[in-house]
Amino acid sequence: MEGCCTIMNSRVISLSSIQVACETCSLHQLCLPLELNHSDIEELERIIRRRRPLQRGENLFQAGDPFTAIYAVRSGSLKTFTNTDDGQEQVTGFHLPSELVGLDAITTERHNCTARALETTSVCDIPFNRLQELGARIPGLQRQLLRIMSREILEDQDLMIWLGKKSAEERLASLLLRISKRFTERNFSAREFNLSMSRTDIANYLGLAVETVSRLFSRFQAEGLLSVDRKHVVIEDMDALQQMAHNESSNNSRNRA
Amino acid sequence: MEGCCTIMNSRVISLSSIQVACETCSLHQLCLPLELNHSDIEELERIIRRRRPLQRGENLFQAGDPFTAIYAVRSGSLKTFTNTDDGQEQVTGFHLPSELVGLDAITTERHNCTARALETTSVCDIPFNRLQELGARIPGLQRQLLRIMSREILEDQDLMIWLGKKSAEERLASLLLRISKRFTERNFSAREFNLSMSRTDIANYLGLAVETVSRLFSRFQAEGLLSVDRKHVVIEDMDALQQMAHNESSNNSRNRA
DNA sequence: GGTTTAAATTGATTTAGCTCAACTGTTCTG
DNA sequence: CAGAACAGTTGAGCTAAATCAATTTAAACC
Repeated sequence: MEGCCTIMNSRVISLSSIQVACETCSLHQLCLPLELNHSDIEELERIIRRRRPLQRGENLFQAGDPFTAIYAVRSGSLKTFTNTDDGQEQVTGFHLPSELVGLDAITTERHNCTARALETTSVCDIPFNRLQELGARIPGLQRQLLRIMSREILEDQDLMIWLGKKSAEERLASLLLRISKRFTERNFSAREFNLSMSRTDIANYLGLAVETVSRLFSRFQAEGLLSVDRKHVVIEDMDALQQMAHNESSNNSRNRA
Repeated sequence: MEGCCTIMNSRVISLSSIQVACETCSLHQLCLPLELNHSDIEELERIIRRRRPLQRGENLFQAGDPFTAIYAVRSGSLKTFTNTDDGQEQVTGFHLPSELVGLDAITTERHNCTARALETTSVCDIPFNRLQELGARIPGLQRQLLRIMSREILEDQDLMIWLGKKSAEERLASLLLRISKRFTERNFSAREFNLSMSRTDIANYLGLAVETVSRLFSRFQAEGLLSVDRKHVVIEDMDALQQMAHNESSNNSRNRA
């Protein structure tokens, strides 16, 4: 994972090699779908700031911090969470390599959640004002940013449906599949991965009790869907897991009509 | 409500009068926070298309339709919903005057949900490609669009917390307060309003059974929080309703820690 | 390397809210 | 205007998942 991001490391490379490199770059979401020419990519590269990796438990930003940049995860992972009125932590998302963090702060110009590293995690800073300047000159870039945000809205709405309506087993199965899918997009194994987040975080995120999540992991393993060893998960029966997620008997999920 | 949108009706007006008019215009979300000069506002005005009002039950767009425009509700209201795998309707939002609809379609260039009028409803079409052109020339406009989308992400995430974690009574109390707040922003009564959506839609949206919603309305009325007569709702005890929404004993909501 | 602390698991019990069912009021339709 | 179809309400019982409690396992720290 380290040094994966070619556009940040070398200056003079051919466009085709950039695009291959970008496949594994944390910014491919932003730049790959564009037809950026060499100098555009150089410009984009120039505004990006690197920083030393975050240690587990370290915050990338905290709720209330002024918004200055959006962040692309290069390696490792983060959770974002807000604090509810009564001081409880509320996990709003997990962020894996290549994903952008901090988009929700554009409106308020302050971060509304805290982003904390779940393991040693390396991110790129993309200063927002400079990205805006660049966006004014590269028309496709601004549009791409809108597109990414639109996708985020869409995904959040999907998730809302899950959280509002689905049973505990559907929620966990669905989360595992979504994580698997996100790893796949990064060319990692779809079947086997490490969950960097704790059971408590998972439970919190899914709106379940820790005990329920723990029991589900045990049950999924007993039923041969998974092999679980602490954080390490192997999906043994992808089809069955998928069936569990899109539970046919989700007639039995809350409310018909 | 009809003809409220001065920027769409008259051409030659002073900036100050525009800003007053925009207070009650369905597009104020988009243009008010900007320092648009006269000609900018005229340009924005020029791209907006009006259409005949939608009748109750009529669709503004359907899931799968190509994305061409975003829409601003001028009067009336809409619900948006998707169809889940098993054909169930899933309400993803209610849209009141001044709110924008269709932002989630930018990514896919197709609408991902259906928008249906809950009553006679009038909207403005804002063709997206023309808005983009305009955005390229008016820097603040593009940024404002990003800001609106960012806010939508934020609100959806807030909602996720509610749906994932909150009890039935907290959900309904919260919905009523949010609707009240949205009416207030439009200078309507915060205490008294008509719910244009059915109990079934509310239940669906909140991830509850219709029976539960109905029982809650009865209970809230019995407890003196509300006066309910079919669709007509009067909030009798705003404080108590607020307390119910941010339930102090939401320690008892799913999962501690 | 042993002790402390936190995370995860498992079991027993309770409960919020769903389901099923019966009934009432309302709004469409011929 | 009647009757059908639908939307809403209310009651009784059931079930999925929360809570409480106890134990096991793993990580953190001196």
